[in-house]
Amino acid sequence: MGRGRVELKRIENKINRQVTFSKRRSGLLKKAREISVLCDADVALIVFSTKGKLLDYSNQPCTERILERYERYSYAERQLVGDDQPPNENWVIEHEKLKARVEVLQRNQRNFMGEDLDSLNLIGLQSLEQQLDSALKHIRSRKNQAMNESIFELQKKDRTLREHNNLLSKKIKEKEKELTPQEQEGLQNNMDVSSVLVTQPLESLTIGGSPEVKSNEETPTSCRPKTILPPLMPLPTNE
Amino acid sequence: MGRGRVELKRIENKINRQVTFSKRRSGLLKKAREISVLCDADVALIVFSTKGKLLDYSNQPCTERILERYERYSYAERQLVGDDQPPNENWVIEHEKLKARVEVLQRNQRNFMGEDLDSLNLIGLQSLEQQLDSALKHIRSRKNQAMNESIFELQKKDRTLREHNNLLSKKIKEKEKELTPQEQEGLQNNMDVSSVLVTQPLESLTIGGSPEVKSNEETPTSCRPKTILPPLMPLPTNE
DNA sequence: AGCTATTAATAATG
DNA sequence: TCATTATTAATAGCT
Repeated sequence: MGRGRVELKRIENKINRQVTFSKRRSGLLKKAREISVLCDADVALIVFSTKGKLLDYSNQPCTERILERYERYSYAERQLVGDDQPPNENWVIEHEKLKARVEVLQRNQRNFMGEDLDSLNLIGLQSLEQQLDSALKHIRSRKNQAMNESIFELQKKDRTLREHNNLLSKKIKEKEKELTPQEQEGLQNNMDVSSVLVTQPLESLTIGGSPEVKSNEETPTSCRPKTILPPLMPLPTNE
Repeated sequence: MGRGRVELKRIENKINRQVTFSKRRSGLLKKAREISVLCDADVALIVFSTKGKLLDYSNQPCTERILERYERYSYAERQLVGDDQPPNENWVIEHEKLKARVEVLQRNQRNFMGEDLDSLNLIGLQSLEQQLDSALKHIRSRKNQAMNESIFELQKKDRTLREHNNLLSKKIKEKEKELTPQEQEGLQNNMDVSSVLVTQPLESLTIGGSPEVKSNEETPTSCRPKTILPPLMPLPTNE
């Protein structure tokens, strides 16, 4: 996929080799990222250039976590090699693999919550910072979208209610003409009440007029996580 | 490179995801092989699918040596895991519990990375935002601390080198007085070179001078605390 | 699995 | 190193 085909053999020209290495390395990295995102897979990639320079990538905060999981995995596999195990022995191995995975996920989660940061070095910290920063952008964007949707829905509901209200008012006025003065007084009171109930929510629906929404968006949190929900619990989901 | 563009987002359809994973995995593997052959590089690639299946590739013993090192590291831990077998009728149940746990942790992790946000309602989004915001503060604070430590160390080293440099300069000047003009020229050149070598690192030490660490291309990631240079350093190669 | 219409990667070049 | 472009390679959507 360039001008002319390329043979699968070491590029002898040193400059060319270096250039190709650089290009293909970034290509490989991109592919690794893509498969990890698209297919929800954990990937670790380690590349040493001829000169010994190192590039590594992992979708996890920490490449070594994946390596560790790899170690556990291959250890478990090795148990199988040699004597063929009865089916239920596989369960033990599968169980070990799962446990390794849980541990990795747990430590990641702690890091994602800003805990246990001493286990990361500078590079790890920077990588984590970038991931969270980008995540936060997505989340805020999604949150704003959700809020706008909800506001729109409420406004629609409000409009419907007001129309209904108007309809009822008209009917009442029509009735008024047929009533005695005593009866009119009683009905007038009822109308006042219903009118208040329906119109009151309207004021808080104006976009940008509500101080609550605005303050939530612009002032994220104080230093303490003032959590609405218990931090370690699964986040609330849509049904 | 297929019919229609594809966006970088987890493929929700399970079957599609599996198929894409399989295809891209082999593609990635091929690319890894190619760069290792064409550019004479050492490559290790580890891929876990969502289901926990493992694919790994490595072209050189050098890389495997690194992984072996990790194996030794977690050897003790694994031994402990090996022989604790409680009343083992509960295995199936325990296994299911673990699987459920993995699923929860995985979904959390995706959310922490800003993915799969449609599964959260407004309250969940707000809670997540607050958690990440607070986590990011901790991480940045820790990162800055780590950076300052590293800068301090480098400055100290720099100071030592400069002192040494001065000492050498003095010695050279003393020698100069005893030398003929021809010999002086040669020494003057040497001094220039050493001076450059020692002062150059200083420029990159200025605090706050570079706004972004732009690319990880040349910088490895690892978990070791307080290590600026990674434990995954290339072993001496045979060249 | 296997097949194409497409997009993506990249070798050569400036 | 960076940008452009002519080609080949990878692969998404089908069957």
